[in-house]
Amino acid sequence: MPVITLPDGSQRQFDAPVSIMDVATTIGTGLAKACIAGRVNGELRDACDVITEDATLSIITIKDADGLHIMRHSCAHLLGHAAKQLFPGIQMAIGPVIDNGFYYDVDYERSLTLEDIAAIEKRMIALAKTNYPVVKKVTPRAEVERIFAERNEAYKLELVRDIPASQTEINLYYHEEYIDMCRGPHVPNMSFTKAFKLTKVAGAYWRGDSNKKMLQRIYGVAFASEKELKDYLQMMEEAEKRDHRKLGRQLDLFHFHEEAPGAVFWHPKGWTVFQQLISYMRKRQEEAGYVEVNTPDVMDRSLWEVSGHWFNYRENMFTTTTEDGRVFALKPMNCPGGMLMYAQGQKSYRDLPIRMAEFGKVHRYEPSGALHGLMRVRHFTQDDAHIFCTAEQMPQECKDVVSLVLDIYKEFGFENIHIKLSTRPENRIGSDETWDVLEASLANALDSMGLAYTLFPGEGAFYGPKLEFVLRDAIGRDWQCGTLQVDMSLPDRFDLTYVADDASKKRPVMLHRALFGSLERFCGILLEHYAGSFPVWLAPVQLVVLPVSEVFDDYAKKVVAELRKSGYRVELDLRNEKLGYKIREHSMQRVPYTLVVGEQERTSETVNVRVRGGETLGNMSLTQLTSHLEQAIALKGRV
RNA sequence: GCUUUUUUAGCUCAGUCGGUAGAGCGCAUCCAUGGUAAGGAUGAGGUCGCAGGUUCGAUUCCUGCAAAAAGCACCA
Repeated sequence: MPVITLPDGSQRQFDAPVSIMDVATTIGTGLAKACIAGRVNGELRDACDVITEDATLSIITIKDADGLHIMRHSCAHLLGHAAKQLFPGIQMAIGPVIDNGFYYDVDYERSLTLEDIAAIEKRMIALAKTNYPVVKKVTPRAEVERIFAERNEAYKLELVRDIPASQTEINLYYHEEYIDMCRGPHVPNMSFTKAFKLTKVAGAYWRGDSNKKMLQRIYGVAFASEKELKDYLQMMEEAEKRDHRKLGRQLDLFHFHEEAPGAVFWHPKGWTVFQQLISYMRKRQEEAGYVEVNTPDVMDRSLWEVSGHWFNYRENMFTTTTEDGRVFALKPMNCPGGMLMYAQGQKSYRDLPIRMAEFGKVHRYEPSGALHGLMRVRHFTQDDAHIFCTAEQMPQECKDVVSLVLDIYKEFGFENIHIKLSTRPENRIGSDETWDVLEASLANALDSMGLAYTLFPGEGAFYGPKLEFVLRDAIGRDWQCGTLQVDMSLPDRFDLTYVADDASKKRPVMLHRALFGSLERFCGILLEHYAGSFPVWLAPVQLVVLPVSEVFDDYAKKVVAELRKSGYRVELDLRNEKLGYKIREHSMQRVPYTLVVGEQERTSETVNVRVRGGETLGNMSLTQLTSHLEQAIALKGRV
């Protein structure tokens, strides 16, 4: 006689065990039709699952995030259903839900083409149209093994065998003749899986292991309604126009060359942005009590052996052997140089903390497949710093770094910054006790500031745990930008010391930190973030002066000279073109201000100011203009 | 590095079922001296990514290499 408590607090009593669908039906036929699954005492269950005892229940529909998630998961099964019909020999591996959709990893005798994918999608649509019911059968594991063996599903068999022996029964979901295994829940029928699209196919290793076979991963997106699907696809199309590689070419910022894969050729305009970022960071660091240094780019192999990089990353390092047989490496990190910098001379506890910044260019032989525009290159500039402090000072230094990086990101208009905490990896140096202390100090820094973060066990650096500040590109890919790492191993390896107040020699703790991370990557992220329209303070060209005809060239030159004298980045466009033509071109180049000068302006000693986007501010004297610019620059683009 | 795909003018792209190539934009010159997103005319510009092979003949077919794109793996 179960009593079911609904989310609104109302209760319903039943004479006998009831399924979730039964309960939905008693509430209303509309809800029954919309019912995808249920949350029973907080746990997600299939609509067909039976409730035998008193419970709380909420009915899940497509409007719930859970409902959408379940529908996407069922789309993966539908993909299996269609793929098996069209390509009977295909073997299904795993088909999970991802952001905005799902994928299924499959193994097939040949590569699937885009035509094959289109055919599978077409069959999926046809199958979904029949609204066939999905039947769940809780099946003994021996039976499950028999079924998958019979169907030649080697990957499913491997998955079954990995399920702990204590679990004697497994959920099978029958999509007509197609059978898939899943923890569930799934949609009760195919009336829910309508708004989807298969988007691409690419390789993916079985179980994410590069030593294992490469399967084919079919990606799809799915939404609650056709409209949402359409909106999403349109949004992605728009986002692709913000691709920094495309904008870099269009705005003449940088280029790449076949002879130097993964290396940036910065054009004057791109380099201007880059330099602006460095000056900005330099100023912020000075204010935060940092000093700046510079260490060598090429150093002897022995240094990298001491630091541990040689053993961990030797194959990813650029090296050079000199005439006399000495092996040098181009620095892949700044820290070993920083260690030598600290070790030079004697340090007292009175000197600590030492916050030593370096805009160092590092070189890493990244795998060819990892290269990606400015986001992942082989030669990049870090806004690196190493903070040497006492163990007591370390927690506060961590907090200071975190608040500095977040404050800086805010100035660029990044609101949702994803923070990751990566802890001890398998390959590491240092004792477990040390790792305990270091991991706790990073976690404490975040907790004490009330910041949310995601834990990534085993993803830390070999010398210490790390915080990562992750920003997202135009089409939703995440990139690590800022980072904070605490390290007690390298100071040990390099035998760093300071003289304590009792005259004993003590070991400092070291923090590695970068705020932009890679200047190259940060430029790429910013380009996509601003869709190419840099705020005035960063814009490579801040103003362009356009004389209406060549009669006014001299006045235009005078305006340019004065603005340049005031420190602005101004261009003069004297080309023999119509005004409208030039306006169009500079608009497309995202120049924040165009200044038109003609008869009226020359007479009144003004300029006619047009703002990026089309608004005209009317005639202004240069004094009025510069005070307007000063304000805009101080705002850093935030309104 | 792995899987798939791509590579033709400065850029975006067409094209040749094997007979050495086109467009638009841009660029140059000239005309027009113009007031807030494209004025007009003329012209220049390509060893069709690189190297082999097949062929009377390869930009086109095949092989290898390089780079790029998507994803996987990697990311100190």
